[in-house]
Amino acid sequence: MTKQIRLKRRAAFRYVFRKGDKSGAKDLTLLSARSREGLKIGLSVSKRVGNAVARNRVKRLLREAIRPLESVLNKDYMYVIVARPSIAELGFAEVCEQVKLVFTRAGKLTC
RNA sequence: CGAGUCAGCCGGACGGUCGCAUGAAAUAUUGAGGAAAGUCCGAGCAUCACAGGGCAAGGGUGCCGGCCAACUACCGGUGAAGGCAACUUCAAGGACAGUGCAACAGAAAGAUACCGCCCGCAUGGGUAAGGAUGGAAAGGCGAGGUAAGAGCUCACCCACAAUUUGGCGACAAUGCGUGAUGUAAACCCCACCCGAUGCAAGAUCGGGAGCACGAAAAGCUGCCCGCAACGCUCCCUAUAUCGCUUGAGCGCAUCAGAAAUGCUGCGCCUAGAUAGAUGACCGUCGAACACAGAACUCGGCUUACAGACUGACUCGUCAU
RNA sequence: GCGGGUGUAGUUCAAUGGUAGAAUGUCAGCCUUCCAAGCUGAUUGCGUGGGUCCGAUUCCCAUCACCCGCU
Repeated sequence: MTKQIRLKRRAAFRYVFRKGDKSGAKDLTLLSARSREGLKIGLSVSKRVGNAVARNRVKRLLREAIRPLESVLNKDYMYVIVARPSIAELGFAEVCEQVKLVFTRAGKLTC
């Protein structure tokens, strides 16, 4: 996940939360909305997930899980992945599985 | 062998592939902690136009000496409390400067007399031994003494304490003498210290508004004094650049010191992100699984913590 | 990151260092053919750990949880 494709602005997050389409899995939710600037991905991990160490770990696992999917995602959308508290107990393989599942359900994989 | 006290130290290591930050770039370099945490203290730094003084209010500290940039921290000592001991803990000045409080109980809570005892016996006077309450009751206990009693006198003890001696000092020893409680983490008194706000400070760049030639406004807790210039003040967007990492820095050694700490020499450069960087997979080691993630930077304090290691000391039991 | 505040009954709030109280809730009884209302009684406690004090919800220190502001 390079800097160019990260979603940064608070306003952009607000837009996605308000307008985006939701699709869920057991431990995370995907929101997607049309983007004018190409592919953008943001992560949202609230304090309910755990302390700073746990939250950082969740964000790293999500980034690592998204990395191989970047080339096959639909480039016209902005995405926000919201983590639920239960995700903190999962390992890397399970996170990967859920991320793939949630993008498939949303129909945003191009191949 | 058992039970315990104190101190120190570590906080996975090595290798491979992919990925992230730094960087002009590279097959290169570096890349979270002992607590980065809590934000409880102390500083640097910055702004409040500049440099100050006095009074008030508010807050903090409070045995002594040392150490430090500074501190309420740290080191050593004194005293008190706890423990058989090693050792641990302590906001530890002042209660004849003043004011207050001491519920209930009890006659009475620093002021006296309910029951009682004695003289007298209508009134009155002298007492505080005994009684009951309470956390605390007029220093304790015994003897002498007396009308009954009383430190009234005496022996022993308790508290305060003149003087002398020792110590830089807190204080310790001595003990002429004295005998009206506790509470200052109640108000307070005394001594010393403290301007406010925090890097979201603030600077540069960009945009806008107001006042204006000698006055007003404003100028960072209140009051008084004092001080100045011509441009000043305010707002907004935004985080683009700076602040942003070489620092009261770290490691080793010598020396001084009882220690905290300091001097000198040599070596080292050791995160700097800005939606916020350390991860994934695999192999080896017996196992690595704790608490936990830098956000301007340091010195402390407090709290959390799997497991591993080292040293010193105390008590008990057994054997020699 | 910086600053500020609050913790008391199941709930909402009081209380000068001296037995923690009110409303409401819950339970039991009375009343009623039954329910509601009413009446009587009971029930449930100071976030946690230390210290000062004869005695602490109150004073002091530490800690935990929650809330608010700046962005």
